[in-house]
Amino acid sequence: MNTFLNNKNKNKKLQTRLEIIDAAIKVIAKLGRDTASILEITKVAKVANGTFYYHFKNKDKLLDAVGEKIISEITASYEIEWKSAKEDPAILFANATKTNLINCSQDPLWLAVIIDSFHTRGKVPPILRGYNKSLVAHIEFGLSKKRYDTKIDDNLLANMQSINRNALIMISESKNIKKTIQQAIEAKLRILGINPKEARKISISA
Amino acid sequence: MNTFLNNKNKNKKLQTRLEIIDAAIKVIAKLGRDTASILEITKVAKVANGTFYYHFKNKDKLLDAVGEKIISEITASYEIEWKSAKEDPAILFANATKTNLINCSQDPLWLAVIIDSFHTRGKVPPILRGYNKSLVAHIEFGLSKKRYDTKIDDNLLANMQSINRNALIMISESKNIKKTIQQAIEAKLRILGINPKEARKISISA
DNA sequence: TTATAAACTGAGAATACTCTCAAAAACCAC
DNA sequence: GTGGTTTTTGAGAGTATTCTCAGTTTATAA
Repeated sequence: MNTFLNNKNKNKKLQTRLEIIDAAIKVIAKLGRDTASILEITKVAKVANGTFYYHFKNKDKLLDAVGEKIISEITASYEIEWKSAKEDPAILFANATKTNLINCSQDPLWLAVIIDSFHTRGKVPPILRGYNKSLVAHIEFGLSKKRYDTKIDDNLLANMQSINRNALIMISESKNIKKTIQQAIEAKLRILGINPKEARKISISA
Repeated sequence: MNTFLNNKNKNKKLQTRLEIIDAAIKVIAKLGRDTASILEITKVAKVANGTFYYHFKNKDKLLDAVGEKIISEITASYEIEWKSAKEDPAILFANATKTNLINCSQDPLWLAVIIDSFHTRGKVPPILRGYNKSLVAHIEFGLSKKRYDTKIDDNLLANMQSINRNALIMISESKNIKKTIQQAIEAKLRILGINPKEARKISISA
């Protein structure tokens, strides 16, 4: 009998897979995506080198899995607040930014991996894709209410992302988290075209 | 007789050194700092692998040399405009930003190396150090004239740098250079606390 | 022309990494 | 337990990279 779909088997396989992903997160947090080696990851995961290749075709596939794991944890709560569309878009965006940064900061390992994911040559890393989508939605909403003075383009999105990244780096260096988040919100709102004083007010009360 | 200080010899040595640095710039532009290998660099420079180690202790020293070469080319003209201290700091800063971005864009190879230099784990790469110093001077000048509404800290500097980096990436992808520079200036001024409309005006006329 | 020091060469030692594969172990239905 | 399937193992093939070093070439002072 083919036991391919057998539950216990499936769980065992899944278990090992998850152990490898967790080990990868640890190693990537320490060394970065590029320097992290399969050898080191399997050592941390306490499985044989060959086991890795039973679960993942190659390093790239592993990185995708790591990205998906982290993003699923982080974006979950990001969507919830998105319902109440009558509020001021700027305040909504400020809150979303705050929630997002706090979520990213929950686990120092995630934090390191997320920061690392910002360094890439060329293609957008999987971790950032979902974030970009919500970002565009937020800004479009604000534009539709004439609240911002800007246009959506790659440059704007890149700048928004960079502000996030810089805030995460500050947080990971255990600078004052609250103040860092406030500064990130203020910078984003200012770029969007909220006037400086108001941007500060909103960022402080977020 | 010791000919160590002999000029012709010195020139020959220097020549080879420069050839290696130029080759390194080509290879780094293509592959990035981490992936660029000594082997590939010496192949491009058309010297033996051992020659590299006659000139540089290791890869790190080469990277320093590359950074210094590029930064010296780029910051040279950056300082000149810095004399006329009676002007509006915002306009001065806008012009400096423009000059800087244009300088960085002169050679697509430099551009690639500079962009690459922004990705680092930990320490500030040599290429960016000089830039940071001028940046702080500009902002302090504006603050002293009550022109900006912000405080200087790591976060602010990082955000300024990121805006530059993002602009350089856009330029390297041969997006509209003029518009990209304008957007970078506008974003910087807005973050500094210039109100949105005025920031746009200054950025357009820069 | 010749002696000497500087500059260069490229083979190869040392290391590290990715990925394959045949064999072993673990698991499970019966 | 038995037999068949899934999962794990780790040795090792293949490749790449950094750096060393003994020997060769080149440049030049005398």
